[in-house]
Amino acid sequence: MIQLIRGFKDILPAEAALWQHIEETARALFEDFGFHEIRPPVMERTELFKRSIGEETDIVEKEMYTFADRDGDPITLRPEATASIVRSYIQHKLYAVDPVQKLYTIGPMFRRERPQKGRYRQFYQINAEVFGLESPFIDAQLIYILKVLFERLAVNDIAVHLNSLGCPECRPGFRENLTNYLGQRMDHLCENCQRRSVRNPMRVLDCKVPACRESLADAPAITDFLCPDCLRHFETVQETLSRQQVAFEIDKRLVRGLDYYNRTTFEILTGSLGAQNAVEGGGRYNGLVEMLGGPSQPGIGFAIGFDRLVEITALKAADFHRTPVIFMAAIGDEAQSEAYPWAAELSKAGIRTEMDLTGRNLKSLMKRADRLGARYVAIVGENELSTGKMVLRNMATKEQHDIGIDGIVANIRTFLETTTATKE
RNA sequence: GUGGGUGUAGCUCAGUUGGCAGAGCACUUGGUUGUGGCCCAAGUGGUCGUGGGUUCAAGUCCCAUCACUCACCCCA
Repeated sequence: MIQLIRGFKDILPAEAALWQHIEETARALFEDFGFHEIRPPVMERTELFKRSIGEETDIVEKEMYTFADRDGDPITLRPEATASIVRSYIQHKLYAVDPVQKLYTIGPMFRRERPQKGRYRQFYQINAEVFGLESPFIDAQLIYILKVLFERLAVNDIAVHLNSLGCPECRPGFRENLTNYLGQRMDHLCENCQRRSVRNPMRVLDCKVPACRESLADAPAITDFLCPDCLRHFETVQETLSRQQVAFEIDKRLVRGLDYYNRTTFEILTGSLGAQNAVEGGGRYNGLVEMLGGPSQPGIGFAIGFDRLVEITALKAADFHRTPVIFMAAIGDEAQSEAYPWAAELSKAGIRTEMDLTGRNLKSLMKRADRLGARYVAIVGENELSTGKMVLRNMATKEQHDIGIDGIVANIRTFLETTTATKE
């Protein structure tokens, strides 16, 4: 038996129906807000991720699936989607047609981390990216979309965390202040934070070690250092969210793991996923398009962890399992032969039909129809073939009706329409 | 990369001081002519994760290894 690769998994039919529903819900919502789908490839030149995500990040340093292509070019399975979408925006000059692009994509990402609850090496994300808009309203709108999506998917126990990371104007001042502050308390920090204090001081803020959190309780907040433009932007985002009744909390410890973020940053946290409590993360990345060789256009986006979403939705996979409307129970070789095309025609006509082709007795067929949850069983045997009428049994009420075999699709459709009409 | 926990039938799990591999569910068949669910009966199904070792004898004890899982790190 060949095992599947560690951290990878199959999404089996029982669960796939729920995945489809979530995907369809997200697509419909995005389209209603004027977003359009883009589907970048899952592999890119390694250079793209090094430049966008940052060479010094854990993702690039030790988590990417990178290997040499046959011709020796280093290529990488995408660890996230934003870089590819930005590349596509630049490469196809989408900005020339319209600098404002509202895009979404749904698909697999790859990171070679140690698997645990809510974290896999191939995992799925729902991504949304907006280019060309500086307005704080679009920041608020992305969060509003998330709120609506999570409502529609019956996701409870979540909290929207919001912060601003400032911009190249105001962040250096904060960084300096924070570095000084950390320098004074180096002895109270955990080993990791001591290392981070030098390399990436902002990450110290979201350390989970209780002792660190305690000794950093009065750490400087970036929001006290924002330049007038960043402050006004941040305040407008908050005001807009409040006007739209979106609950959120300012989280001055909220920072991003990827280098390209600035200004608005947000995360949706859940209480039901153990340590992997982030079900969504996003924010603004105004310098990224230019950094990757494109025009100076702002950007903002988010990524939802699909696998985590599936785990926390109150929706049940079983409710999305589709059951047959008609189960074709044909008894004997002759009836099987006659009924097979009928079943196919019914399916083609959009009436969900299942037929047992193993040639068993009626009792077994009935049992199987019951297990599949069929609404009606169409019984065809010698009697029916000779009279030209099949028996249609309602599995819930046990009522049986004769249906003419001649013009069967139309007959069944008429029958279904009249019976459901009388019920309503 | 580092720790802890768990590996026995398709699923959930028992398995005593080491002594014939088990249950429930599921599946197949039957309970008299062509009618499902409930009930009853029988049956199919196992390299006890894998490889060594100890022993007359190992699911059980020892060593190694792999997988799963939770957590650290990091992140969605």
